[in-house]
Amino acid sequence: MSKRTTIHDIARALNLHSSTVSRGLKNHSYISESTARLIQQTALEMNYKPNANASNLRTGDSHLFGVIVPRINMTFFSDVIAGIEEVANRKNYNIIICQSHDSFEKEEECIQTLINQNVACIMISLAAATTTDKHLKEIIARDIQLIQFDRVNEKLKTNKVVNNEDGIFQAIDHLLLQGYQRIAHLAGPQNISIYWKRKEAFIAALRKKQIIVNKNLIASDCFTKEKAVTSVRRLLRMKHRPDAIIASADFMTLAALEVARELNIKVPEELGICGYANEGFTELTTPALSSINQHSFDMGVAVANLFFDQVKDKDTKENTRKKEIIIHSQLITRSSSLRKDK
Amino acid sequence: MSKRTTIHDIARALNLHSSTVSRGLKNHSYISESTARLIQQTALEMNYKPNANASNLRTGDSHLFGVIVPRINMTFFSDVIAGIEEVANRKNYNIIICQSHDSFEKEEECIQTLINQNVACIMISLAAATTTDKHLKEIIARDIQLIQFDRVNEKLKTNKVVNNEDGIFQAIDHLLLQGYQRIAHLAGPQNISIYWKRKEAFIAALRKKQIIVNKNLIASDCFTKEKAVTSVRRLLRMKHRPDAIIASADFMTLAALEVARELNIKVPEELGICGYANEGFTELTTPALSSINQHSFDMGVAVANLFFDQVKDKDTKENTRKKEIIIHSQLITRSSSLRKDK
DNA sequence: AGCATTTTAGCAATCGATTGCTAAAAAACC
DNA sequence: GGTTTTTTAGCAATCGATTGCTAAAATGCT
Repeated sequence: MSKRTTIHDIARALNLHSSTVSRGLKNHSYISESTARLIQQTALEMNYKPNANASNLRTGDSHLFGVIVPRINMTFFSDVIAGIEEVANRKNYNIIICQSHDSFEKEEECIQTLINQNVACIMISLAAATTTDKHLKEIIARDIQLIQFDRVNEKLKTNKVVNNEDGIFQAIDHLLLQGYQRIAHLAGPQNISIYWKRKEAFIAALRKKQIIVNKNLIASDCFTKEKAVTSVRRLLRMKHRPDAIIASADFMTLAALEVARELNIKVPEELGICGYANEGFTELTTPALSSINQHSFDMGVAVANLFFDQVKDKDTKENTRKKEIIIHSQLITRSSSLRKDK
Repeated sequence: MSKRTTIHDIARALNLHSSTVSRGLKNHSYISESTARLIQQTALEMNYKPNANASNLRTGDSHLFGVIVPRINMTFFSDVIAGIEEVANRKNYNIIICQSHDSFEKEEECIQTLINQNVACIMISLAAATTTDKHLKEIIARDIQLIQFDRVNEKLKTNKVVNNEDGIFQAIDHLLLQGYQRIAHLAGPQNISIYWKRKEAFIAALRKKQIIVNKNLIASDCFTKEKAVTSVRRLLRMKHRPDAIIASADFMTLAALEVARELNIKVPEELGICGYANEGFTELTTPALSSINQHSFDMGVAVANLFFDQVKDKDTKENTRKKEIIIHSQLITRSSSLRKDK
């Protein structure tokens, strides 16, 4: 039906050549200002829209990013993507989003698709099931930019953007400052890198403060809220119970809050609580929950910027060194860890 | 650098013509089975990946969907998108995601971009600021499929997928059955269609039960949690206070829970609470919150399926009637509205 | 064997935008 | 006025895959 207007249509209408139109549309120096203006106005009138496919085919540049994440409907990832999109759109790039569903096979498929689409860059946060890097190496072999973020393959030399665990150190400092003395940790599944990293950071932070690490105060099996409840009950029923808890995910802090109420332990007076991720609900509970902000949106911004930096660098030097950008996490203090009497 | 393998490379390697390769790769009847096999194997060996741009340019079919939503990092939208992606990927389609940030201008830009990308279909949930439909009509004029979902322009004849307010009716039924008698409503900004629809549904549901609607029990200004807290305080301090609350968003129920605790009103014994959207945290609070599930993932699935249905229909009849699919919302009952003594 | 029919594969144009090169027109110079 | 220089615009090839048409090869038939 309504065939789209092409530069040839415009050329015909103005009795010019299509190459003139093409150049006129982008103010190329070959074309006089007057004809360029004429061309541009006619293009507008004829409702011309450039065909990205044709342009991409000719120039080899798709102005497309491929983003692969385990799941798009997880706050963290959709926030990162929102950040990427923000920067990309400003530079006239678009993003294609794929989900690996934490499966290696699906991740491979996503990569195939994105290669076919001729994306300029693949931005990926690895699936939980991914253990090899063959598929990632293929991206590099095809001369497509590769940026890993959050869940990265440490060994592979690529551009990376990762979180650090600063927030845990800040949380320990903060809790000690608030007068808490026995700090417990609710850890997540230890086969997922971010969770063991958080646990390691927790231990390191205590050591840094010369506090002896009590393994009994570390609960490593808080996969679900129910498990978290059980763990917290165990902790809070100890003869010498902890007076503060740092959780490795926000949902665990809800468990802590609940058990505290059940055992009639006052938060934050008798128990300080800090979570991780700064999910929306943390400021909606009573008391509001302290939590570690991962700056996920900023991570997305950093990922996209990294691409544009590298592209710029490429003009000057062919083999640019790969960068690793660290997004600092940060404790957001709310009532759950702020003692009234302090 | 590493130029990608094309069908011409394969043709050269096998001393065949590129057209033969092209046909061989898709088992076209012109090509004998044996050469087809040979071609396919060589393609594999040479690590051939079809160039989607070239293919799209020639065939005019991009196998791309454009999805426009106000914000990707809102649970509802990222869930819908996840649903779309699920179906799309199965059919070998990819999606490009754009955010309108609830701005009309940004929404127009998104549409321009997607038109340029030659997407097969634009799936859109309108920005709050959008009041005209000129930009939508342009999509149609360009013969691009248009599917509206959730926040739709009712007047425009397009394919649509929307939620209904069944859940509100169910909630009223459920609350009455549980013995609650004075039901209040926390309404959201009335300029956003989904909120006034929910309020209308609330009123309609009461009328259906022949209950006189008391305007004092409808709080229409719960934009933020703070506003919600204020409204709930007013409601619960009334001499003849409501014994149940249906909120039009889940964050409002947190406000209700909080005020109830503050005023020492027991939930669910003295106050029943139902929210809307079935956000993740609703099952994490104590008591767990009843909420209306919008089946957002299913909505995405329906949106994508609608495209494929229409495409199929198109083969048979040119002017297919536009469909409007309704996704039924459904109350999920949890402790906050289940009276122990019942 | 000789002719008709079916299979199989190649040719060349096409999709729309881009770009190196060339040619024509205009401006500048002596 | 004539020649050189600069502006301006057109020609044609190109990116890679697809496809209608044609030609050659293989097969079937009498």
